[in-house]
Amino acid sequence: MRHMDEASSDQGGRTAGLNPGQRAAVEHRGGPVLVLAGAGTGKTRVITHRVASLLDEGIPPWRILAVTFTNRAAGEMRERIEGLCEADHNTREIWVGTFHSICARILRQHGTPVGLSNRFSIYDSADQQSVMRKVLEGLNVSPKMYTPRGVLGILDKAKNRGYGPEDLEKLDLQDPVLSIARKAYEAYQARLRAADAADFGDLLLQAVRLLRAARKTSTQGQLGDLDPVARLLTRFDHVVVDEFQDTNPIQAELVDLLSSDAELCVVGDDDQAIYGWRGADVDQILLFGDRHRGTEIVKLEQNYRSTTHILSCADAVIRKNRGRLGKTLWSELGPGEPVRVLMLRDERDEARLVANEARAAIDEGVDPPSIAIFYRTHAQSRVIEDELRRAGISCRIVGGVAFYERLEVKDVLSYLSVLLNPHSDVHLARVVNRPARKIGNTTVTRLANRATEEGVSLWTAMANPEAAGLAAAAVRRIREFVAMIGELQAFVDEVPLPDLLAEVVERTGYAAALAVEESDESHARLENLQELSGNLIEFTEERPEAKLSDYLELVSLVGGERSEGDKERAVTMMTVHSAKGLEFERVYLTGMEERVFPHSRVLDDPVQMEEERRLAYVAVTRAKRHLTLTMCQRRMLYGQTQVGSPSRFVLDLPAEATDQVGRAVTRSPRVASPRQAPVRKGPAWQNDIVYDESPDAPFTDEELGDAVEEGEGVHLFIGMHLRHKAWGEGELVGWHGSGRSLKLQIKFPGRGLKTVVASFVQPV
DNA sequence: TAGGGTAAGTTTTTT
DNA sequence: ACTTACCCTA
Repeated sequence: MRHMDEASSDQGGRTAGLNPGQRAAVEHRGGPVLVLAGAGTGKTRVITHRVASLLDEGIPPWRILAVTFTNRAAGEMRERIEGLCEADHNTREIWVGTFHSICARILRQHGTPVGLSNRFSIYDSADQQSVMRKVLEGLNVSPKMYTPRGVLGILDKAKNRGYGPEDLEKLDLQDPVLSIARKAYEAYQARLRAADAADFGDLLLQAVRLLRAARKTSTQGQLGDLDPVARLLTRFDHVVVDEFQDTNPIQAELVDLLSSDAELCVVGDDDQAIYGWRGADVDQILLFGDRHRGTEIVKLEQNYRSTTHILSCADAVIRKNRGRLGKTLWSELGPGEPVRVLMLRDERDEARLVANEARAAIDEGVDPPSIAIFYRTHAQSRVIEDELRRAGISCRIVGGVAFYERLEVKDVLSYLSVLLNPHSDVHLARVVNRPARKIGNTTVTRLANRATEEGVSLWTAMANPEAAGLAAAAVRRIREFVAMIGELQAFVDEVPLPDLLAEVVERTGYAAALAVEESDESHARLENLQELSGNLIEFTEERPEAKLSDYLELVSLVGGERSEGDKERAVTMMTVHSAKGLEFERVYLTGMEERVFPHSRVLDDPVQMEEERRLAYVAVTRAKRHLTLTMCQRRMLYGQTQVGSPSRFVLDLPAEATDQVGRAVTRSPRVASPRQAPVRKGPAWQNDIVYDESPDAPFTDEELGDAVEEGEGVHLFIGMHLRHKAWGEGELVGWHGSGRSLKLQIKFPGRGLKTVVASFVQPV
């Protein structure tokens, strides 16, 4: 394929090897195009070829904008464009990015009118919550009725539609909530402004505000050409938007503004709309033609990715939705092997099955990165990760409890944020007493109150600690802290980033505090900081010119990805949402049970259920040749074992395209629990399924042997007697965790069952 | 003030 | 199950 592309580019054409629909989408000029592209029909190919051919026609690269939803997709698009025509054009000047990264870029340069400096901080949802918590405390409302999460949900909804506090009544809210939400919205924004910070919603909303204002003045003929923001309105000749079905109203407005003077090409698939909960509206795609006169619509239905068995499964799932535009995918790749459906005993066995199969495939020479494991929610990933490790397989986990979310990593990154923008209260408050330097709650609260009174940031208040009425000792400590930050700030943009990190870890005493602790946990934390350092070195090598602000932006917008083992030889684990837009030779779709996928929260909402079905469709259509669906008879969920029944999506699959196998899997060694939960029989799934229902006999001695753990030189075993300072002597009935976080369940006569940290008891 | 223990809430999905 | 939030004590 690549060869063909190169050959055609020599001839100046970009359409050789494209089918007629793809060619139409690539070549259409003179008006808006809407490309309805089914899964695997060559969407990215169309976009990249279109961009390449625009460049060939002499459009300057900086007059082209390509927008995607995820950074992963943006990276891939840039790479493929470069692959097509790096030799001929300066592809680096093309604007390629996610909605959020493009807005961040605009705001860094032009954000002053909306109160953002070029070094503003981006707040993630934890940051948002801590700001909102303070706002709600200030408003004196019932913390039960108005949780930070809940109110932020309202704000998010508003921002997704482009509403400020004054527009809040356009959401249908009843009055006590409406007026409180409005007050909270205003106070929240005031705090963000004082902190020189923007949350995800603000990135879009504030950028759109700037552009709205610029358009107003430029249509009034004032200063139009002088205003750099107004120039953005007419900067682009061509705008391309990927995954248009997942656009929310504010994003659509942004697209309209930036394409005021441009030809617009949007690509999407209504069957893959999976972000309704984020304010995306499938109708955007249906309305596109109305909003943009003379829209040419191109449908792409030939799938180049999957075998027909996989496609017929996908079709069987999506066919049950109503209100589709309606496409039927076809493929010339032949039937391939049937889609496998496996019923396992529990999530442990499910994970083990996947790990074992992956192991076998890799041993046969399959390239690990061509294998992917999907799940509906992150919570399902842990067991699979464990089993992969046990099988000696490296894995890459996209998203989830990200690396950057870890306590020590967040601390150090907060230090870095503070160096760049000390007014960011959330970050400053996080690190002021970390490691412990005797600046406690009382001190910080006094300073924070002072700051709120004055309407300034915490940092500003720290410049004058006496004014907050602090004791002499506290004043001195604050002064020392401020001075230390000042010293560190001098390094910013003066020394290489990895060195800056090293200075921070040293001078703040962070490393020393961890080193002194000498526990398993502190060692792990130090290791994580090492990993962060490695991460930063890698980043610096890739982008030598990058500054601290670039790194922090990457961290906050790209989010985490955790790797275990060799990155190059790793299988990928991710949620189905993250899998959108990707494809893999071999896919395992796990947890195909009712209440898991579809998720329990959507069971009684037909609209959300349709979205869930689209999500299943997305999952199935990621696979090129091998697709395996797994489900469990029972699963530990929310701390309790639940009996699972097969997902309705599994039951929809056509028998002729699937191979449904019941499968017995040996019991994995596990820690004995005092009482086995009574196991009910899994529901007979389909009549022709036979699975080995090994009776849940009590654990044998051998199995119990596995359940004995070393703890600090002591052999723990069920039934042993232990002494606790306060509770006296008791009998060990179980435990969980290990090392420092080893918790023991002990039955104390007359006191009942207690869970205690292992270091608090002694063997008798 | 810090550290530990207990109670309570929490989980859908992402930028 | 697991994490965070608050309360209590040293």
